[in-house]
Amino acid sequence: MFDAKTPPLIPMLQKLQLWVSLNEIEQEAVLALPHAIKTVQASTYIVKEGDRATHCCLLISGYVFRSKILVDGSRSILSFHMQGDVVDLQNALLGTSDHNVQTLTPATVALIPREAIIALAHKYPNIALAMWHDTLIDASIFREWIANTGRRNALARLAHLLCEFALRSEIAGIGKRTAYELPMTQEQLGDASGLTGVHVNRTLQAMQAEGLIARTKRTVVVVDWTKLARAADFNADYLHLRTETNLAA
Amino acid sequence: MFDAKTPPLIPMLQKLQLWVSLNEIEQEAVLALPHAIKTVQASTYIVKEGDRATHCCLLISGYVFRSKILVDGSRSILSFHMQGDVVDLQNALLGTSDHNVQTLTPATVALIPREAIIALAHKYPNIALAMWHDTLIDASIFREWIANTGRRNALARLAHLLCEFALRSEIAGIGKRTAYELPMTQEQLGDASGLTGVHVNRTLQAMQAEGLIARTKRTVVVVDWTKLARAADFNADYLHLRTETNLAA
DNA sequence: CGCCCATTTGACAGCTTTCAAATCGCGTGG
DNA sequence: CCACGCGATTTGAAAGCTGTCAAATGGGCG
Repeated sequence: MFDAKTPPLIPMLQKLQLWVSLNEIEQEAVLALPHAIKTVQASTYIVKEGDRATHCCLLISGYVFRSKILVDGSRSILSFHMQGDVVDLQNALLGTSDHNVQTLTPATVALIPREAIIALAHKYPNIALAMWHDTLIDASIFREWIANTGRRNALARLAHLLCEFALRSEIAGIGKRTAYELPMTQEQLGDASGLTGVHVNRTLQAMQAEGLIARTKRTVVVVDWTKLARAADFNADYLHLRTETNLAA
Repeated sequence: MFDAKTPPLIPMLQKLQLWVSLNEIEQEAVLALPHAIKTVQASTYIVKEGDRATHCCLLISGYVFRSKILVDGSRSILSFHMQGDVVDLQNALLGTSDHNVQTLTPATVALIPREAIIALAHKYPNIALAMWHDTLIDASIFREWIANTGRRNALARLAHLLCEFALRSEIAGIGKRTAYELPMTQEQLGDASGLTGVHVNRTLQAMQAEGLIARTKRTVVVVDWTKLARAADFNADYLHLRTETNLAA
């Protein structure tokens, strides 16, 4: 649809059009957003808690996560992101970042100045709505995570995390829900589920013993999706996927 | 500024103007939103998970909370809301509600049709930004809650909840940070912090014994704010209050 | 081949949960 | 004005899930 050297912001445009259809002028406006492409290695910070918000970050390839560090030094992982996700779109409006954004793997990102996002939203209501929509789904996932860590046991928590990552990987086009890459360490899985790395290890083994999943390195194979989803109390509604996608558990 | 019988949506307007200043036309547009005032008793559902999203809810008086019920029957409380909060603004864009909204106390709400919100956002970019901003802060609070239940012990979790409620009550003008009404039961506090009601009870007593708080019925007196905030690892930044408010812990 | 980080494993401690039962608070009815 | 009833708060004792602390094993990379 767009010529030449495939503009880097295409993934962002695709993402936004999942929620709101944009006309040609709007599409071009999105692609014309000023941005800086950056390639960074694993474990590097893209944004730090307390930073003045200056830009949003479109993840072009690789994985990143958002986190908070507590006074006792423990870490809480708030979300994982993959190819095509617009991370920290909130930075466009909130003045200060309330959490870190860090790469999980080597990654390529496009950094978009906050002012450009605001100006775009101002000029094109449809685009504003689409971006707003995107952040609302973000929030929905946060809500599910609150319930996940607050009220589920270790096995269900991890199973839920695996189900979510499975579906999102499939949608992002980097895996199937029954076989995908899980790029984080067990300690990071623990930080994301309110568990310790040690217990994540034992629980993953239990899931394997129960025939829910199989693992090789950082690849997960879901042996029985229905069983896994049931163990996780997983219901994909909170991801607010379009109904056509039909990804119900 | 506006004449006569004080329009019911004034609290919403004030809320939005915390984030973005609106001109007179925009202000009037907000106040002119169609809405239905409803008074409901305690414990009644305003929105149920799975409901088709039809309206947003401005809380005029009373307290409400958002929750999810898991398959095993346990409940997770996702947020508490008080006077002036616009609850479930997300319903304007997301098609289906992914959680319940329920009153904690008798309450008066103004229900605003989703289409009206969208139309307003379409017509007035500034208002759209303000509403977007509001939901972003919502999301920021969710993130803090993930860290809270995921990585803090019982005492810190509750202390954190108390600090947040204290500040928000103060801002809403219904209490002081050192003395305010905490309208929920201990079981509900547990559902909001990933604990059981029984343990909430013991922990609250411990906080009292340590001279952090004092309680009479549902009223909390913060004996030593600094100590409480420290015990909670509380940093108000995530509430994204305007700096003038100067509410740092 | 050696180093370093991630994964495993074991034993034990500990924070929270469970399950009851006892109290308390308070609005209702006699 | 006092008794009754029901939900919320307290309290106890015991079980259990998850955390802690080390140490061993494994795998990838220079």
